[in-house]
Amino acid sequence: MTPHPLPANPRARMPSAPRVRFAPSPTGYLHIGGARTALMNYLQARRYGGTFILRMEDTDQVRSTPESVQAILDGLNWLGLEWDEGPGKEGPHAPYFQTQRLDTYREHADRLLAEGKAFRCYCTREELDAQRQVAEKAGGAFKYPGTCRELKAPPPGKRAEDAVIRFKMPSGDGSVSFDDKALGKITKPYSDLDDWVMLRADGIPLYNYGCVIDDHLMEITLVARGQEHVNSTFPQLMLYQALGWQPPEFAHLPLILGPDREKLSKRKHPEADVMLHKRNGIMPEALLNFVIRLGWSHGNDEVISREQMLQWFDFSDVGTTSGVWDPKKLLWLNQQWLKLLPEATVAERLLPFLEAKGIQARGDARLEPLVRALRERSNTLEEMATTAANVYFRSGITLDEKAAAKHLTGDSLGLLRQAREALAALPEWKVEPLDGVVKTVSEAASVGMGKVAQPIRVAVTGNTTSPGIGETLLLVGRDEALRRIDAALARG
RNA sequence: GUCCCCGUCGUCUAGAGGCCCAGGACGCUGGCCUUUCAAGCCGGUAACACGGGUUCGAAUCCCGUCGGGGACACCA
Repeated sequence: MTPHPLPANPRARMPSAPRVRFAPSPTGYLHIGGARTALMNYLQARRYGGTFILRMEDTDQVRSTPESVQAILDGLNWLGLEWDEGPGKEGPHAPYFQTQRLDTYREHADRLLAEGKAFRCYCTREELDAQRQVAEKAGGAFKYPGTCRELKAPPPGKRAEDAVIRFKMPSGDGSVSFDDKALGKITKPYSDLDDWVMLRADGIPLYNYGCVIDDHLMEITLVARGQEHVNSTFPQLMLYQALGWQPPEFAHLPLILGPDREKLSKRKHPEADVMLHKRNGIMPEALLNFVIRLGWSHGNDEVISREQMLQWFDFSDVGTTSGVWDPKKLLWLNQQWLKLLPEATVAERLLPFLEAKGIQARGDARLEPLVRALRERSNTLEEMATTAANVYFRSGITLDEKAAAKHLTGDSLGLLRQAREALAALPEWKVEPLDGVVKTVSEAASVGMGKVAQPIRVAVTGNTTSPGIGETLLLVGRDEALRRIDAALARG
């Protein structure tokens, strides 16, 4: 492991190239809030020619799993948030898994111990829990009482190897403060802080400790994370001070709230799962666009591409108020992107959704025209695939009974029969002549075009909504369309 | 309970003392277009939490109240 460098100021060394990181704990899927944090860090790095580091904070022995590591990697990859250093991209500060950096943590803890800036604590969890309960019952928050603070040697019956290492908070009246890029200046008096645990007896670091050691060693210049971490910034700052290190800058991002106005959590909010949206047919462009507008804006711009984000994003424009997840707006944005992206791209992305419905459409000439017709009336790829499969790719259709009752009875059937004959007689199965049939038949019968178009539509698609008749018939194909009309006719 | 942060339409937001009797977007809604549904276009609905200051003038600054959220672990 690298020996710790002397007190250094990373920013002094690389003033213009930011080094930022996303440091998730692999205890589940990629969280939507994490995705936004990752995005903003990514943008910052890319915009200013910096480096985006991915670090796995896998020190939660019970909840961290390799599957979660993979899930997070998959999520970031799907979103296209490429990291420069991290798992799979070993850089100068490897390894990027905290559980592989234990020697480093021990080393710095020993130094702090030797300098009297940390101490071994022999209190058992049971003792601490009991004290905590007493404190809570009294209506206050628990603060470590300093039991082992001045101990020079292990108490009788205890061993140094079994002790945790606590940070020794300076006593006295001071206070810590920092200038948050998003929130402004925040201050906390020493008296609100206590002697927190840095290292467990088994050498696994706790968040506040591992985070500081790694951020410094990895030469992070700006830490951007969720607002739930503002309070942990204070003990971290104390550590920087004790180690004689220059702290990075901080930016605390507003929280993303669920419909119930509470922080989006994996437990209570299914929409917190990035990949759920993928499965639902939301595209990365839309999800990223949606998520960055929560807590950040650029004038009145709503539909924002990655290139524009890259041009516009800055942490100093990040807001301060938490935002509520709005599924309707996500859907709207997704449709915007469905319409903006090249047809070929959307078609390609539609394939797996069709496949899930048992349809192999790769190479099908109708795919792109279908996308062109359907993206005007679909919010998601899933929705588009459902319509495509049910109406255009499968043979036969399911007639909606209500629609049939309204448009496939009495006079309508006569009109449909006339239309069928005109259609069958057409020399060319193309949009204009196809639409022309609706016109000629309706004129001949002196009825509105709807009287002719709707029966055809219901007969051919099974329900009352679809793209224009000509387009629909073209997409369904001559033989299949005539078959469906015949089936409808036979039914009446 | 303590500490921290926050408080503009239902939601996301613009607004950095006069340009604001507050603008955009989603949603909802009326209309146009129209062979249906969409899309598109035009219009409507709806907000500066409250109370004190400061100022010629406050959504914008200060204080208080209330409200919301977050953090208070040998989780991160």
